[in-house]
Amino acid sequence: MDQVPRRASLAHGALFTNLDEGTAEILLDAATLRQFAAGATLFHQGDAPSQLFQVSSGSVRLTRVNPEGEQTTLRFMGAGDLVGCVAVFRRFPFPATATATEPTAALCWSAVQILDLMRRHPAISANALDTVGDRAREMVDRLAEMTDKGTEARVASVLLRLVGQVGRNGPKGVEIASPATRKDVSEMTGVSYFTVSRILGGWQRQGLVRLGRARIVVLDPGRLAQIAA
Amino acid sequence: MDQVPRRASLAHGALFTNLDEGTAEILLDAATLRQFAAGATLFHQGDAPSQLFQVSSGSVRLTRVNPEGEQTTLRFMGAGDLVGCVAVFRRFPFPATATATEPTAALCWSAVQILDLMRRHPAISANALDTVGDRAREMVDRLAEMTDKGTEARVASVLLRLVGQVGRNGPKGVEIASPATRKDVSEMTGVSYFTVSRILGGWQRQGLVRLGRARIVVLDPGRLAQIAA
DNA sequence: CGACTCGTTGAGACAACTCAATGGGTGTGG
DNA sequence: CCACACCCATTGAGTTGTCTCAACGAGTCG
Repeated sequence: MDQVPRRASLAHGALFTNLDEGTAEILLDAATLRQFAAGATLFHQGDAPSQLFQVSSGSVRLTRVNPEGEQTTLRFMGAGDLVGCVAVFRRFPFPATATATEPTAALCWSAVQILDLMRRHPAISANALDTVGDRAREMVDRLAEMTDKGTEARVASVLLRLVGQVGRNGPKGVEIASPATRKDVSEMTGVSYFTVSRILGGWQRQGLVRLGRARIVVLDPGRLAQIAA
Repeated sequence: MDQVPRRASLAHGALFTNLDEGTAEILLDAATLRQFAAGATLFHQGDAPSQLFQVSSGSVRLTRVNPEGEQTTLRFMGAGDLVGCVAVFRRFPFPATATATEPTAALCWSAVQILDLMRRHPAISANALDTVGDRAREMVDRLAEMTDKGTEARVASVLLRLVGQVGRNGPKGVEIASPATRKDVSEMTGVSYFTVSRILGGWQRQGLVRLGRARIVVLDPGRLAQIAA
């Protein structure tokens, strides 16, 4: 409802966990709150990592272009997530492009600024390490999934992960908030577009999900988890 | 040649990069050098992360058991690599089991010790962050590979990665030092055992690799890189 | 009312998987 | 030192799940 959110409501998310008030204050003062329209890009794959973002509201899609020029969706990020953290902390070019999928607000630090703050405040460093560690772990899990699960199980896993990352509770189930097309799911699972469509169609007939245009509502997470296993 | 390597030769690898001498000294003093026989395990999947390892010599295989009980190889680690870093820094159970594939020596810190050192020495923290960041990045790359490359390309990529991680220069090519079986390659690529055997057989006929029992020598990395692309 | 994007469905092809049988190394124990 | 068991690898034949290609349907936007 507030167009300009109150300060206090911003001092949450990955970088702020377990900070004492003073440090949180300093961190927040250094940040700029930027607004992005749906479709606006936060940064491009290959860019030098000049800024770090933490999503306050809305959601962001991370995509990557392979050498053959095909685009693939890596993941979505929602409120509290750090976008571009690995690249900024490691001073590597961004390995992906970040795009807002809906009107999105993000706290924003310049790379030099955040690196400096980290040097001065070990607690911030610790949060950074935790976040990057989480990301590494998620990727290991996803990698393992790719090799030892079948297509249906992978689609189920991705749906559940999306629910966790950008899910929004609705009357009868959890809706995936970001406009997630079949193509996105296809790219995140390594399953072809058409097969995803068929699998989701089947699940809708069984009442596990409800489908719409660029819209997926998960009705029965339990059953999905079973399929994912 | 030295059975007991000299101190100086140990103060290298992931955690020691860019440390001033004093800090390196402290870090090294806190470490224990442990020897592992081929087949010995450094830690088990699911264990509490009580120790951090940095490989000094030899090599280590990281494997993971999925819910169905099948074992899959995640990756190999060679000299200078930090084993178990994500788990230790994040205080998560180890997500994989680490086994020495040949006689291996590793520097070894207790979790509380290394976390304490990191708190006291930001430079060590920074190295930790860099290492975890690298790992995250590698995983993202591998994930992308899985979704947008075909089987041959994936096998080629994994071979090249193995060369980089545990390769050893020989007279006519680079040998993959760890006993890497077809099964290992199969699990790292998500390609069936038999298909891997056929692909490698084909490459041997073309002179790209030379094969032996649990042994792969890469003769023509350039051509492999081409196939991987 | 087009033009566009997103989604569904069907039919056919083919690459990779499964299953089964065989062949060599390696190491161990009598 | 031989014989046996075990592990790793190869190869063939048959099957199938997934991809490809093509056509159509439906919602959305200007």
